[in-house]
Amino acid sequence: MYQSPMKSELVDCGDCPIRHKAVCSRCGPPELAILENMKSYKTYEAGQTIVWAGDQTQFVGSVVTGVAALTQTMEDGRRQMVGLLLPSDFVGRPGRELAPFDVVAATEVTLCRFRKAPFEKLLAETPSVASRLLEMTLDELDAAREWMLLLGRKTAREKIASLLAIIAGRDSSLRLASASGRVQFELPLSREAMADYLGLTLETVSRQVSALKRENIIELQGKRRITIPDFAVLMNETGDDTDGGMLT
Amino acid sequence: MYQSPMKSELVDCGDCPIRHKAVCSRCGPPELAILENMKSYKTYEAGQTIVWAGDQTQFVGSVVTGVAALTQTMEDGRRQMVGLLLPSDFVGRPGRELAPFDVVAATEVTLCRFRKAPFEKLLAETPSVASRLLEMTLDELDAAREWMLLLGRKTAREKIASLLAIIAGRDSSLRLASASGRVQFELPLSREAMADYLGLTLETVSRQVSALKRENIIELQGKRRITIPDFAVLMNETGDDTDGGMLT
DNA sequence: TGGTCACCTTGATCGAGATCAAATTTGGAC
DNA sequence: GTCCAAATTTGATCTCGATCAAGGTGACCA
Repeated sequence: MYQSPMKSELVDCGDCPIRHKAVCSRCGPPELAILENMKSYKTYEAGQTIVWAGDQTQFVGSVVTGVAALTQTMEDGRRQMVGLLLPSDFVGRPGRELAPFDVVAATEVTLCRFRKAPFEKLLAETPSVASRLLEMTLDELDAAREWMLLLGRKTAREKIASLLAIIAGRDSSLRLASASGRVQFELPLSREAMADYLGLTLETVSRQVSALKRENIIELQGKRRITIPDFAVLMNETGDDTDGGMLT
Repeated sequence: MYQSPMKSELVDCGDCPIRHKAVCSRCGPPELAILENMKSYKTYEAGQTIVWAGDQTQFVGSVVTGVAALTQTMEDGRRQMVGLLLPSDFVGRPGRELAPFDVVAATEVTLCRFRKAPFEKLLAETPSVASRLLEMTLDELDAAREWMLLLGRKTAREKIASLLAIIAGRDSSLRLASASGRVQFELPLSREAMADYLGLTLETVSRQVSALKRENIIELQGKRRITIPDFAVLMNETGDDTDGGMLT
């Protein structure tokens, strides 16, 4: 499963709570100081829609805390999550008039926001910001394409294992025993949200989670807290290459 | 289904056969003239792998003629196409060491290529190129996310109809009766390639194509030449919003 | 301390698409 | 033309995940 190489490059901005990958006005080049004045924080409650697909885009920004989801819905109600936004992920579309997808808060979410127009001006004038944002977008594209393999070709069990492996790998609260060994984390998604992400029904998600539990590949404390006794064993269930991908 | 807004912005470069969206050295800003010296064309035959996943990336470039596919393969042979590259599409990853996916020629393909290092240098120094490439990448990302909805939630029939609608819409040979009315084009993909793109088996693809033919939604001349008597009727089968997406 | 509501689990059955197995078509090669 | 291998179509059957339908669980509150 795809692991963003960006993760190790995150910069903590001290009293700026957000670790912007591209737009931090404290740790970036001096041009970015102008962003400091137009920065604003906003918190959304779980379940709230932050942006509606088709809306005029008002702002760009980053997730500070919480988890948000990019989703699409068909007229008859079928829904597909097309992206998961974790802290430090970028939200918005410089250069686009209309938002292409819904952005929904999966948990309580705090965003650090910038008005779009001045941000775009900065982008046009500052190559370092543009190339940083390009790099981030390429990462997102790679992640989306990994997800296409999951949606198109993996079994329900492989989908669940892959999702758990990704969340475990990205959750900042554990950064410890990452490669293998015992890992514990809080699921930020309901069974229904997991189903929407994986292209399954919530019943199938529940059944497969139960099956992994029964086989001691995962342990549950309550519904949402998950312990993985051996990360390598979980990885075996994802269908992904277990080696680094290089066939030497 | 997602329609790239770039299409209308394509620039024809006269005796330069490629309509680079971002990197044309004839129609771009003067800095790009340096690219002219390192441009090289190469043709690949149908079925040939242009880039192997995991390879060192040697070049970036654009598709001049033909159709190429980005694909991923699991150890047990399950395959998923994650992108379709048509003429004028960009190939490669500035800023990446290793190619993330295989690039395979679906038909005979001609690429216009640039060595990666000088291209990256140009990218860092030329904001207009970086922002153009960012815009293109955002389009690809939107297209990938549309495709995630297709893979996760659409029926086999909707998948086939969507693919035909996209190819019809992107194929440069028809740019005529686009919105509705009669449309005709050559399928650049085998049934197996279609299956790999749609997350289906080739038998299911064949059956659904036959069904659409039986219901006079499409007509076949041979296996690959397709006529759509009424594009709007085909769109009805895709599951997508038939209106422009704006609910006024 | 019991009620309620949202979320989750489990069971029974169904069906779309996969799989296995032949035909049939076709586009070249000669 | 005629032959052949590859691509495609079609048929029969099976299976995984969807669907329909109850129950269980726990957090919150009166």
